[in-house]
Amino acid sequence: MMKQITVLLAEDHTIVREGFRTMLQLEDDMEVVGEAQNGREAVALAKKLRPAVVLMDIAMPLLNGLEATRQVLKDLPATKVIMLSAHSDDAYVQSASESGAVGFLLKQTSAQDVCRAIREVHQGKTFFSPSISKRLGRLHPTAPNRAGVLKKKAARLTSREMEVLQLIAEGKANKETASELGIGIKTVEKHREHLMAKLDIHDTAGLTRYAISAGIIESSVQVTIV
Amino acid sequence: MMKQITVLLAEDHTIVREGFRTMLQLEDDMEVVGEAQNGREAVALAKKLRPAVVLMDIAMPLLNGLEATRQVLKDLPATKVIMLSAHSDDAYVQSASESGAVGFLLKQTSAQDVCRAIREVHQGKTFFSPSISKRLGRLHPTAPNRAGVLKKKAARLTSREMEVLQLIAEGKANKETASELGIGIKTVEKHREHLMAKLDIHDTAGLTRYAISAGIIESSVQVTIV
DNA sequence: CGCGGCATGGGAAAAACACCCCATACCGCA
DNA sequence: TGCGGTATGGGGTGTTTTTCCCATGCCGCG
Repeated sequence: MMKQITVLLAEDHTIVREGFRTMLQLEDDMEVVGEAQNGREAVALAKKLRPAVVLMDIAMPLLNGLEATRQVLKDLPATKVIMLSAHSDDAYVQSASESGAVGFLLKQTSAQDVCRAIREVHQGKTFFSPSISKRLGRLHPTAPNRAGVLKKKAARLTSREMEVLQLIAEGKANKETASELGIGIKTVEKHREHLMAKLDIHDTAGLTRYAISAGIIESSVQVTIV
Repeated sequence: MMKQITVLLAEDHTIVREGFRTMLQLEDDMEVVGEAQNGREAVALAKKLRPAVVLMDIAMPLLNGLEATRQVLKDLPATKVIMLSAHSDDAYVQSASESGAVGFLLKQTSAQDVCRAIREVHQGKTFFSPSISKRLGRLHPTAPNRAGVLKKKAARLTSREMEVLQLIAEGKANKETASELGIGIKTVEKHREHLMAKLDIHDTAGLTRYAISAGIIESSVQVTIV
């Protein structure tokens, strides 16, 4: 019998996640061992299940895919994380790479590519969506591009602050954030204070706009509403 | 043999679309007869294939799902369109309904609900994601009406409320907003109350995200997010 | 003409937040 | 080995927000 590649799915849209699972079940060399609906659950399940590969959506509630990847790899550095995104922004690819992801797939790619990506990263290779790896070449020469600029400000934030920022921008009250993270309210308030001081933004609306423009969360899909 | 419900998939993310197809293929009373990667293709394929049901993503390149729905129904008014969206803003639901869609599914819903929705609308009923119909109230769960079904909690804001919303999203405190508009603080608070009630959003961060996604303000340097 | 929606206000209480003070503990790095 | 950064907490005080109650005046529409 062929050795199974254990896979953890981390994707907040249930329909999409179920589609993934259904498709991957058709492959006989891989097995979906768990599913997470948000970043925090992804980290918890990864530590518990120790999958070989994690398919990680970049935009998830509670904890985004980048931060979740960092936290997973901190404990389980052998885990292969493939980042999923609807967008191919250089900034995203760059950030994904820096967070330790060894693959980056656009949602425009096919199921076949997903399976290929899983097998490749499982063998220690990297895998990027064709359209991305094409651009990646001219990215690497230490280009201080927009990604670098965005990162510079964002990089000042500790990962904990990043988490709190995301939850604030998602509309969570400090009390909710505290119970979500399993810490005290006063600590959340402290992180909030630091965020405001570091970013020099002193209102919730501003923090939310910052989180959106920094790509930590998405506002909504932009549609022409008639 | 059971009569097949012909389905057209309109969704730009290939992975997601393939997931849908794989899942729907497991159901023996429905058949995917076509797939579109963007709004224009959706309109063209609908006219050519005349499916009973169209699963239409609201956010697609070239032509968004709302406009595509209008164009399809203009030629083929018997077609049942189910709108798919990652977000449940009242404005989206409203717009979807006005465009003629008879179903609205969040991507957070399960595959089971997708199949249910397809069967329901095929029988002339309407189908909304549980969380949405919960908000809209229990007016006519099976209303066949096609035009302006959901007049009720229309998230229609008065111009004054729009002004206040903008200032909130810009980070103004109520006191600032009041002096800005030359009115009392209590009045600003009142508008804020109305906004929260109408939009069913109960935190500043949420109002800010709504303002951004509705195009009322911009999030400084908006990167991508198409 | 009345009725409903809109805009304008007041009052009050509870909750949340902002901004200060403080402390302990861990960890990496010079 | 100590210093700085990070994460975690507690206290206190004042401001702000949220959510109720209430009222008045205007305007359009049936």
